[in-house]
Amino acid sequence: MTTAKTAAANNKRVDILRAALQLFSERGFSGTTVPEIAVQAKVGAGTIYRYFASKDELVNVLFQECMRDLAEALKLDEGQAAAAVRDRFRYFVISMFRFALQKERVLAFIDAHSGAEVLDSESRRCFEDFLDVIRSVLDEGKAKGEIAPLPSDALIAIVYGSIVKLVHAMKSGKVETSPELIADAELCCWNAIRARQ
Amino acid sequence: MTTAKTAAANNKRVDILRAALQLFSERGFSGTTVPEIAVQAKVGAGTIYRYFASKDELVNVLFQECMRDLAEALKLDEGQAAAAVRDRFRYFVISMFRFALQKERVLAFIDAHSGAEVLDSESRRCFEDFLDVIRSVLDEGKAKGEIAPLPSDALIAIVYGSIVKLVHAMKSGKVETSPELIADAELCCWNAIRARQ
Amino acid sequence: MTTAKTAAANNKRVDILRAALQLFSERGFSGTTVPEIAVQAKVGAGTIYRYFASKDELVNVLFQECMRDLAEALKLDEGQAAAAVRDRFRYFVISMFRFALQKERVLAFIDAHSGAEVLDSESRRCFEDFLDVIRSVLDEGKAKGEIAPLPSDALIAIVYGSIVKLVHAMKSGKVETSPELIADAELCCWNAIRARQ
Amino acid sequence: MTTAKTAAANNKRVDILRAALQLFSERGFSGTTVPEIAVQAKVGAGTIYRYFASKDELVNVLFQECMRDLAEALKLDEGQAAAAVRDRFRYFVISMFRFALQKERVLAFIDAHSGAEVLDSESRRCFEDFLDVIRSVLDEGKAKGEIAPLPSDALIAIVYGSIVKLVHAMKSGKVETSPELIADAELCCWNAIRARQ
DNA sequence: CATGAATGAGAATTCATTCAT
DNA sequence: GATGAATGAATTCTCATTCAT
Repeated sequence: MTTAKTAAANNKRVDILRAALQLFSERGFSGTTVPEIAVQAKVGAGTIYRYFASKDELVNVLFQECMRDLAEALKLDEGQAAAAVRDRFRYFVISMFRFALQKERVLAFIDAHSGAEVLDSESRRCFEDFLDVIRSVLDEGKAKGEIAPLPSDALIAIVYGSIVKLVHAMKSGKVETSPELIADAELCCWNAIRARQ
Repeated sequence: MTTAKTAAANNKRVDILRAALQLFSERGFSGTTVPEIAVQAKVGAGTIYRYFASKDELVNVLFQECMRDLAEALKLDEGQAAAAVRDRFRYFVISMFRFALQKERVLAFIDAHSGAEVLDSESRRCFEDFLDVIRSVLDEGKAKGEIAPLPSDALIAIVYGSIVKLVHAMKSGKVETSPELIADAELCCWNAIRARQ
Repeated sequence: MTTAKTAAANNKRVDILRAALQLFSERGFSGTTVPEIAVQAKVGAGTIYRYFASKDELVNVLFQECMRDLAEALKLDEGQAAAAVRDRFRYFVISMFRFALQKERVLAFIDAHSGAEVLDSESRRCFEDFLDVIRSVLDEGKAKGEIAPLPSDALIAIVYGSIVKLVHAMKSGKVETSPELIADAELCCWNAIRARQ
Repeated sequence: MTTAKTAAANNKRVDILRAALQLFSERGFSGTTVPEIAVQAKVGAGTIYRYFASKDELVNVLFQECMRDLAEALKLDEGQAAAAVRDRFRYFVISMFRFALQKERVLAFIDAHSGAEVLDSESRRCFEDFLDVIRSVLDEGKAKGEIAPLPSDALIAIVYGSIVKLVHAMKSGKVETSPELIADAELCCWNAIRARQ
């Protein structure tokens, strides 16, 4: 009974988060109203406030859950952690694509809100942690001379920017979503940043 | 006299557009209020409505002016139009960087609003025209075997995404803004999409 | 429960309509602000928009409800429908007076807004239907030679104008409101339009 | 020169009053904006404030000028002042019609604004003076037994209401504007209030 | 004098949040 | 717990009035 109840309650929470994710990713935080989220989630407007103290808290919780999911998707197992830079980079990029294509709208939401003023310090930290994961691969690659000696943040911008826009193009149907294209895209990213000669 | 008057009137209009550009690029269209724009532009709130029928019209006029500026910055002269793909690509990317770094916030504004629902069909067309410019270079490069045979929209995503995020990183001070870095970044973009042996 | 809820909801709706009726009849549509209506109705300003999409819709709904009430008050029962023209005219005029004096401000509101630009086609039709009711009595009276052979719209103007201004004088206390005066006034209206010799 | 100037100035003043009369009579005081009056009068918005201290003053000046015109139109010459009640009543009603039909919109404006809150005491007095003129005829008629012994304000309402609505019907084209109809309508008014046997 | 651009107080409307049911 | 009607502060937009030209 308690379990069922909790499950039911969690369902509402999940419904709300899912609805917020869709609407925030489509219209942005400020462009989305709480009643719209309620309608999309098929709950009463007041119910949202049983799970989240405010619209601001909702977006922060959502952002952090999204970042947690993303971090999970990028987590290396023991073997991978010891792999070559090229392999770890490939794993990272491919994982990003898989994650973004599987989890509808998550990357679009993250990207559109990662610089938003509503984000609290915890949310910002989550995003920075994510960047740090990329940075660590790139830094090692630079140290080993496999990656071009540009500032890490520039390399991140190139790779992350490419992935975000590519996923957007795939989602919107402008380019097809195929494993081949993902593989090709990953190679593009690698070629962009690999050391020359 | 007429000239002075016109100049004064244009000044207010320009002040409003400049203020809107700054705030929209920082907080987004929905996250910016008309009084905020008025304060930033140092005009009365009502004055904005003497120049623009509504907040929606303001953002569309701004978007179209930004796209016009960008198109102007990317325009090729006679010699360039006949140049090699590699040179035209370089010209395009470098021009984008120069434009984005010189015109404060324009690219951030364009990127953040290019998919927004407030945009009218004319604004959308302006953005598509811009993409077409890139597409034409890439298509020629693909035809000549100099650029990887991926879908043009995928190539656009990679190049455009890299530039947008790089400019953002430069603007925010995360990476330094130097001609060398721009040249390096351009090479990254080219390496990303060039045909592989 | 549902009944209670509905009743409560209807109460707010009725409160708003009543407040709007009073203020519109006193100050006119344009001379009345929505917050004023809210204060008068003892509801929050936003509540009005839960029941009516806009101030325009509010005035149209109110107008149509008033016209419906008036039409109801003028409805003839079977016996009356077959009565002599003189009797039906008397019934019509007396009913108008009773209605106007009982339903505070309804006639003043209708009269002041029947030509207003805010009225939609449905509202205009309601008013025309009302005039048609009068017209039908007058036309029959003219056909039978009991009423002066003037254009029906002229006769309507005389009778309707007299009633409207008389009711206004009664409401404002300039003339007493007594059954005798109403009977006298009805006779005046009849004498105004009856066929001469 | 001074004369010409004054004439020109008066022209603007007259243009403004004429424009205000038209718009106020069509849309009401609150439903008309000062810029609209300026456009209609073909003057700058600021010019209105050279002739009238405020929108309120404008409507009061206009109302008083209209009442003055109306009083002028109803003024009796020596012979008429001594005429029989029936003749004076006829003169009054016919004069009202002639005035209203000649001076576009004046009666509609007066009627729609005679109870308005914007009117100052002077304007109200003008309107009361006008009613007093009618009242004096009616009172004499009642004293002589030629007019029904109803309260004067009731008789005024009947006659004034009929005239206002008839003029409106004529202006809107619902009934033709002919001397015969005016004569008939005058007879209706008289029959409405004459003493019964 | 005449103008109309500029203004900000105020109007219509929206929406995050509360709370009685 | 869940709801959605109710709210009023905040938002978009209007307009009477001013004032530099």
